[in-house]
Amino acid sequence: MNTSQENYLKAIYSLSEKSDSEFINTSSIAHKLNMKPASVTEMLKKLEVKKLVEYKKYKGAKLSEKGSQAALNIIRKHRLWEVFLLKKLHFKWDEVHEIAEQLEHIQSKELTDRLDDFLENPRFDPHGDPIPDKHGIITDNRNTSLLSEMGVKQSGTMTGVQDSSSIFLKYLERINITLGQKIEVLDKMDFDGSIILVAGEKEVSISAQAAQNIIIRIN
Amino acid sequence: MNTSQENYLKAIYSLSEKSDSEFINTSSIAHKLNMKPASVTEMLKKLEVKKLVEYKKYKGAKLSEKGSQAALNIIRKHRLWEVFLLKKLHFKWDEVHEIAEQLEHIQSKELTDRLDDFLENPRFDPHGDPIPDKHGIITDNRNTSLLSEMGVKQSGTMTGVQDSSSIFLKYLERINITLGQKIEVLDKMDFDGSIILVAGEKEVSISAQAAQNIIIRIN
DNA sequence: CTAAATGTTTAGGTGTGACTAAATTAAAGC
DNA sequence: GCTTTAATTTAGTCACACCTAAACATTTAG
Ligand SMILES: [Mn+2]
Ligand SMILES: [Mn+2]
Ligand SMILES: [Mn+2]
Ligand SMILES: [Mn+2]
Repeated sequence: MNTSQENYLKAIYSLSEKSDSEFINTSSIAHKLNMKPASVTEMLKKLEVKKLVEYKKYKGAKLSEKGSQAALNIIRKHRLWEVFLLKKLHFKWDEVHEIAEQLEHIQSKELTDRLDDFLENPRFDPHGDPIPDKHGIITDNRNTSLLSEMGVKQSGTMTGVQDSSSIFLKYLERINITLGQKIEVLDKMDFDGSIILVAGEKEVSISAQAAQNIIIRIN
Repeated sequence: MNTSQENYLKAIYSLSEKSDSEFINTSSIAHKLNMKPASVTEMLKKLEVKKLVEYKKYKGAKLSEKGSQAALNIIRKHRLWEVFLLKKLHFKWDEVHEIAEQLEHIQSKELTDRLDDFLENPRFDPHGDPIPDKHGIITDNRNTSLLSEMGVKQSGTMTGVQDSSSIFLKYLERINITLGQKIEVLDKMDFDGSIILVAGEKEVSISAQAAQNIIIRIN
């Protein structure tokens, strides 16, 4: 398997997490990977031959067990490298994702497992996402919710984001909403769905769109 | 530039170090990269267009200044990652080269420079090769020689190898000739060019072929 | 229930980096 | 110097991962 195919598996995995339907359609994969649907169709057939996905014409694809394991392995590497970049090389949390996109494709099981030990087996990456163990198992038993789903007067701790883009992470940092920040929802505006909350001491207003990308562990 | 082209530049650089002629011929590059001469010719033309090499028909190629800098940058990354794998992840010295072949192609100047600092700016890799600094400058002012070039009664310290293959490194370890080992040449056999030396306490005999791949810092 | 709109696949094409076989050039031997 | 041998380049293919445009299937709306 090569970088391109690995990126497809990862894309399908991540779309499956959010989607409620079994099969992921061609155009959503294409959109995620900045490619054209026609290219995706071709690749899905190749991945089917390799028994990494099940592909149904006009319905899309779903990962096989083998495909899931492969995807989890890439995600594991991605997140471990992100921890390395942040903790050991002191990159900022909005800088690590891009470099990890490259490092996740390095092929060496031994390297991954030793890196895991070197980092003292971290359970979450710098954006709050859980890191699969060497068997591809994710143990994430935290009671989390999207900020957009929280009710007034509910409080919790910021533990993750749905969007790891640098532009979003920089915005969060600017308004003082970083990993580990305690927050409490003060008000939800019917007008535009924006949310007013306290982050630390300060009161901030957040758009509905932003709130859909912030993960909170409920107290 | 991609992995393939980077490997060409690295190959040409390393062949230039040993060769006395300016231009490196097609077949030696092909041999080094396990490819056919015809493929090399094609690639040399592409690298010429990118001003990374100067290519003369039937003579071969030589790196331009731009090409040299690119090659040195890849070598820098390769050797830094090797140090990382050995010192931080505790790989053995014969295991690091293969993984570094992959890691050397990660594109991020920031990453390379931070890795350099994290490792406390090492000057040599696990096989004794010098590591170029961030400007591509190699400062290797050690008085070294190939073991095969040494005379009887000369002594020194093992500081490097010419051949980083796992099979050769394992052999060296078996006969107790590792980095930092003090040695003294006892005898050179006219019969087959083999060399008899003391490594630590023990007396060992080494073939001419092996001796050509062992670098010694002269006392 | 049918027609239009939307999503998906197929067909055909491109750039890249490899290959083999044939043609060409350079080097070596006499 | 000429001829044989060896190295190199050229010509023609192939696999891969992408693309566009056209054909086709499914979904949605009237
Ligand atoms: Mn990431
Ligand atoms: Mn990737
Ligand atoms: Mn190496
Ligand atoms: Mn390489």
